[in-house]
Amino acid sequence: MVDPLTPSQHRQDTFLDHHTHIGEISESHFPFSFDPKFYISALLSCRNLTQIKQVHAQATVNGMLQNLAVANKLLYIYTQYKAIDEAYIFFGSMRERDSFSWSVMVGGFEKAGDYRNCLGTFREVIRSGVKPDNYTLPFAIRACRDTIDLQTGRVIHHIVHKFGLHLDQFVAAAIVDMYAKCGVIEDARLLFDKMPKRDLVTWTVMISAHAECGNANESLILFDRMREEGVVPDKVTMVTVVFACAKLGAMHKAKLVHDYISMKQFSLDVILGTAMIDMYAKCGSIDSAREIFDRLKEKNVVSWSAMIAAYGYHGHGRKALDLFPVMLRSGILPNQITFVSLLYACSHTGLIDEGRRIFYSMWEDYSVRPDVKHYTCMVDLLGRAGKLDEALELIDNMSVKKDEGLWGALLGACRIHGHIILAEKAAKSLLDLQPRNPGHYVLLSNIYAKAGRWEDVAKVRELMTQRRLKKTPGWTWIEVDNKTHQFSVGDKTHPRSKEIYETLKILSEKLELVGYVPDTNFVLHDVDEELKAGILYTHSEKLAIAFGLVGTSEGMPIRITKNLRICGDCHTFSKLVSEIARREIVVRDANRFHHFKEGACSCGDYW
DNA sequence: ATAGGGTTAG
Repeated sequence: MVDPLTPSQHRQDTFLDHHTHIGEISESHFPFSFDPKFYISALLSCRNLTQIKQVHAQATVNGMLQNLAVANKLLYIYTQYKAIDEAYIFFGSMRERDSFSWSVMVGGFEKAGDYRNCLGTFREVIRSGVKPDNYTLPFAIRACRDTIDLQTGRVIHHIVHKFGLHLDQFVAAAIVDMYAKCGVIEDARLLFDKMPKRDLVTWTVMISAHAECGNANESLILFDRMREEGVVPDKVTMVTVVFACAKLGAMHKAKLVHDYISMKQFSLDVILGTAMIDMYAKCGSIDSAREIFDRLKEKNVVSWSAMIAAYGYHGHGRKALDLFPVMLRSGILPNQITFVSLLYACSHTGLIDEGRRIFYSMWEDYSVRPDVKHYTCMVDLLGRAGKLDEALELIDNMSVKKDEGLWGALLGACRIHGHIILAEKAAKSLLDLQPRNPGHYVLLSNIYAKAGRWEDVAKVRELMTQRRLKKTPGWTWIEVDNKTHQFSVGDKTHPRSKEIYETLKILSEKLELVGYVPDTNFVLHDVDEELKAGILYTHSEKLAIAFGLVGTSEGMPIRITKNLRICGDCHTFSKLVSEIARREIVVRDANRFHHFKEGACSCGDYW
């Protein structure tokens, strides 16, 4: 509502004091100025909502709101201050509206997060026959992005064509972004490729989208192409490129990007710095991550959580937990993600009592409500420790919705401890939730296999065949001399395949001498039966380690990136190799790292 | 007169 100030009150109010400089310009008119410029300047110099309302009242009294320029400015200022109710009431009272007024109103709703009304107002624009302009469109498109409303997004894209509107950089970038965030990256890319030229924001949107959907390689290719076309990246672009490197887990690329950032002298703000912490950690170097962390002048809850998580997934649980009180002392409050990171750190290192304590204190002491992710960490923590009953009790008593991650954690624990009955319960829930995920079938069949229940193994495999599900083979990457090499189970495509298998053979012989017995339970049924006999000793990560021994320079750690869970056999294998070859081996297994050094693993073999 | 893209878990 408009502030019910009387004119007489108004004239003596702060408004006068704050705008004496304006008064000087048009002194003779004040306070009954009829110069629109006067009111526009007054609106621009408002510093809070009260002042805006005062100018509003003044303009009303002097009849200046009939002037569209003044009215539009007032509307705009209201939306700038997110006073969306005031804006809308005023908008409703306007006798005359042009496309500017409509744009501002649509944009105001979007800025305030009122997407319903944003799109509602946009529909009114269309219905009232006003041609939506290139200012209105991006707002409406962003509302679709933010609500992941692909259907409406497509309709608006269509409208652009139907009205024969010019697809300028702003509109096109908004549509590309909308498609990408709605998960149809192909459509985003199609439009992106059709654009005659793309500005920095459009490039950034596309780079970020590819990394987000798991094609980080393409992100880096686009980054190069962007620069070839003469577009100069800014800090936001660099954040998305750093994000892509983190996804890729490629240390070589990470260093190149870091060098580029230093060369171009981008300052490390919280966001870029935090992205770099994450990048180094996910590329296997926890030390470089910490270095960046220490250099950051400003740290927010995201930076702290990223560092805590990094220690956690590198198997340094204690360091992760020690960081928490330091964070609190610096005045940062933890959020849900901080607690996921802390609990995850506990589960990777086997800190059971600490985990329990944190889990119960998060709500009690920090008013952060545990969600399914926190329960999942606890199930993982308790389950790995063999406390399957306690894990199940937690699941049975929880009030938040159970998801596949939760059952997956329980199933994983059952696999380690050979708990068939519970495994079946977990697997059933999983298959109910995701009947088309082949991974669940493989896990269940592995559990049956370990228990020697071959007829059940056959049944699960039969079910997979029936449902036409195929396990996609896992890949392992290793960086050697700044090049990435890729291996799959039983792989023979690598040019140095012969050397690799020879090294593997020598290694196996040496390992057998120190008592290594390959554990074949873990490898069953990951690939077709006919391959089974041949793959027992040739997991993708074993191939990568062997290649690391053949290819890397002496003394360098062997860094390996996997996209699946490292199996028990490969874990044992890596430990022993690190001892007999006297080389550090870093393995990224899905989302945790194992540092093997002198026959031991950073996770303390609690995994 | 008006406009955009970025960080942590799983």
